[in-house]
Amino acid sequence: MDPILDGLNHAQREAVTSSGSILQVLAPPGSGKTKTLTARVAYLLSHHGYQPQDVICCTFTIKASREMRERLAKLIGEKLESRLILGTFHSICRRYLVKYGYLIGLRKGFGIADSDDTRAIIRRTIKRLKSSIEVKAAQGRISRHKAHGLTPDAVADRAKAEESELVDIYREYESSLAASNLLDYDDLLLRCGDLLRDHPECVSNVQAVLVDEFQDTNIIQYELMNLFASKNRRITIVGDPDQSIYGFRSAEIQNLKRMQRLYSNTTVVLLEDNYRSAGSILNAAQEVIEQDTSRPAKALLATHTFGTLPVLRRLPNPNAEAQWIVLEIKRCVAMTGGLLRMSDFAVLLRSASLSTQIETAFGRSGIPYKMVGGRKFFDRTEVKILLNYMRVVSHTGHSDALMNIINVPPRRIGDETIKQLTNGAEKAKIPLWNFIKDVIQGRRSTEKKLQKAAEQGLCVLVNLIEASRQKLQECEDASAPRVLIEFIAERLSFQEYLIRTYPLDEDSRWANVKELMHQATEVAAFEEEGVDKEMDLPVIEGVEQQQAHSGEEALTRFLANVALATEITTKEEAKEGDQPTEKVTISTIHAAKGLEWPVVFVPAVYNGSIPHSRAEVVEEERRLLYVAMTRAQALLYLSIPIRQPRLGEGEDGATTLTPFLPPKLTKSRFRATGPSLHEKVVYAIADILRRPRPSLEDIYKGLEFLPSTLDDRWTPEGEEDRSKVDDISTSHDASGEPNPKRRRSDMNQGPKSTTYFSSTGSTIPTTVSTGFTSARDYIAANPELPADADADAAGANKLKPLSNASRKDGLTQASISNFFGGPGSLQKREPVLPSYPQPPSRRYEGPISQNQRSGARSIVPAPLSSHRVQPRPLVPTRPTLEPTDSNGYTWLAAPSKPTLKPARVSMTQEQSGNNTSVGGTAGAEEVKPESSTRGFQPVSTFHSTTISMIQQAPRRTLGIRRSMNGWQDRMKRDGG
DNA sequence: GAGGCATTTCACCGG
DNA sequence: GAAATGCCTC
Repeated sequence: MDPILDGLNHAQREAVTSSGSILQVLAPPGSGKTKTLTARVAYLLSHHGYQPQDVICCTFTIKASREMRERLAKLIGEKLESRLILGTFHSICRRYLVKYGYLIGLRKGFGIADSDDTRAIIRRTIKRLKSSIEVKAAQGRISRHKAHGLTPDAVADRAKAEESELVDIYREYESSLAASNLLDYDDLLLRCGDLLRDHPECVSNVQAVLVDEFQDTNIIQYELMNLFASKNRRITIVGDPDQSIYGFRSAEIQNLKRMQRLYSNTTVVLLEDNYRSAGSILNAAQEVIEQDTSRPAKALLATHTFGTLPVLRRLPNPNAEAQWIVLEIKRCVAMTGGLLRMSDFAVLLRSASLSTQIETAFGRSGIPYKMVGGRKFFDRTEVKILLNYMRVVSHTGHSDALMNIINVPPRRIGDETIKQLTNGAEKAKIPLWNFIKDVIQGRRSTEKKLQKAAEQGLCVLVNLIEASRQKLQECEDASAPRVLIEFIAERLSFQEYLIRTYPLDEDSRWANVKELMHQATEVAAFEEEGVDKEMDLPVIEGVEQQQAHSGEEALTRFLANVALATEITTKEEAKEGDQPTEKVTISTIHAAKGLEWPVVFVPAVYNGSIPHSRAEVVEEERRLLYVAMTRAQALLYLSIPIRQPRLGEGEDGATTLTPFLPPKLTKSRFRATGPSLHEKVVYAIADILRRPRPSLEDIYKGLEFLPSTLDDRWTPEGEEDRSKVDDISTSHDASGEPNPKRRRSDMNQGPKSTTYFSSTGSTIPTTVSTGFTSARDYIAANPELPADADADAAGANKLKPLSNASRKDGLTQASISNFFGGPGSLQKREPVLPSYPQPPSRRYEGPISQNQRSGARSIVPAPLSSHRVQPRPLVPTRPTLEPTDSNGYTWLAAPSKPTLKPARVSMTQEQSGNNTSVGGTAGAEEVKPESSTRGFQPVSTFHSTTISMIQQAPRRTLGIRRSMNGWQDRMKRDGG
């Protein structure tokens, strides 16, 4: 059979092979949309005989186009693939404008104004016009007008007086762009539309047009699609109106209908099978989206098993929410026996700003993560500086870029000087750059004489730029971008500048610069490979293309790609030493579109966050939630802090659940706490992910680090027993967070055990560092590692064994196995594991879990609070290995006995938490576990050590939080 | 004293 | 990270 159709289901094949010339493929999440579109491209080439250069394929992001290229290279070979006209609308338009822009009077060498430039220009005009409109608002409105093809005059005609202010700004903005020969994002599309309308011959070769993510196109893009296809009218679009989340960028869902109206011969194919998510997740997501009654009903059929119900978790506050995510990730990793790794988790946020608490919690507990959709690589200051230099070199008319670097690094050119220069340039009606040059070369002068120092600084700048331009002229190939970056960085002594300016993270900043160079190099390599200039447009007879100096062209192309980059090119990977990136992803929901993860967390599902308080269209917010939920393959967690100090609605910051999750839905489709991860659940996860089921042995191995096998640190209602400590919530931030959990007051009140990372400890790094990461990974991969300092740092939740006197430091591997009876005992234990029927009571056993939160905060009983104790290893008390239970469970850890004296125990904790110096003796440890089972919950079973149990006992009796906090604070201050 | 530099403060959808 | 304020140099 045709290899192109391999692995496609019936509906997908129908779409791929459809003979309809106008085809709409409606593809819900996880239905194989990209696969289908890719196959369609391949099919058109091979079965219809189209030449690749006659096929235009538009994607929404650069990443999507890259992925598509990769897939196509496999299907049809790189040779054909490289000749396709494939890219984002913006990049395709840019290509056409570079080649044919002269036909509509576009000046050669135009630059692209990115949104920072745009904002800067608008800010300036607003200031000049003394308008009261907010910069961002003006930017958005202007862009919206442009996206609808409305010129300032058109807006003026139809708008009332109150718009006149905006119209003025809009006008000025447009002339500023024109003066600098810049096009903003909207212009790229608009001008290309103008071009193709006036000169359709430019696309007369086009046989077929394909558009991905069609629901995100705006009117102009829709028109462009039609213009591209004007000759032969063969269009395939793929999209899903339910995933339209770019209305704020003027995306128009109605384009689907509009297209059907325009082309009466439109064929519509529905893909309904979902290959991504568990049935339970789809059901929940489906119910969310179906609340929108205006939307045409569409099926979403699960191909996977039902799986376990998604979770809707209530937590006391955002901090606890972040800690809970940490705990759940650890629990999932531990209880699935290697099935899930860090890279299988994603935290999807409505707003990037919600990430801070989560990042802090991750950092503190050693969970490696990468941020996506936050600050983009190209937006980092140090990168931006170099890019702006290059933009000036490439296009001296780029006054905004010039303004950004005119005094960076500082060269004594201050506000006053800049004012003189910009005013002068404006009066002379010449670009800022030319004016500056004239001034320092004595051909012109400013109204007020410039300071000597400033003048000298300008000289230096002009010389640098001129030298760079010279360099560029000499460089006639694709290496130009890299050559320039190196040249400029060198001449600026950029590294020294970074060291001076950012002493704290100079190395990571310099690493970003290296990464930028690396990317420039890659672009060069990429372009040289396809000697044929894959990016070039096909030559059309009778229409002349403009040619440019190839070094310049390489540079402008590089800069354009940067400007148009919508996604984050992952950074930091450049650093060596980074291990295979096993990281949790933190992303905005918007940036997560099209992606999937085995486990997805969606925090902050409260009113005001989703729907966002400033959202204009509620339906879009609902779709956003739908998109987030449908990213999950096997496990989906939604959560809400019941209080959110600043943003909550109530006076005490109480939040209300998003209206998209009405009670009826949450009751039937969600559970209130994380699922118990017994083997059936684990196997279902494995099956959904199409991964091998882990062995019980593997599952078992992970448990040893686990504080609790259940999501039970907070009550399902999201409460923590705060009665005794009211400052808990505020105490965690900087220090460690862990507030001691005092959850059920009857139980664990004591210190947690802790230890591990350190917030305070001097020996352990406090900040997130690769050390953490690596240790953590190591542990994750090697649960049996000795618990040494690294392990602690990594946040493993293991208790340190209290020591017998001989062992000072933690368990060794041997000791762990001994502890559990050695490897040989494994078999015996197996049955024990995740056992199901859940043990009757599951209380949070606390101590260990505390660790995660913070080691630092150990609680010391008041009497001891004045002195610090050195950490001692806990001596593992002997656990009972034999199954003690009638149901066949073996408790790995003995339940704690009340025997212990609280004071001692807590001392232990403290020690471990603080790493301070005195040696204590481990005395308490003598407790005997055997008696353990009674009275304790099975949960504890999974605790790795008996110790935890021991500690438990004390907790109950401790009620001194306040003093402890005081102590902690002091610790923080002194030692931090 | 003007202008430049350093420090502090506030706020922040989304691409 | 940008605006606002205060300190230092020419």
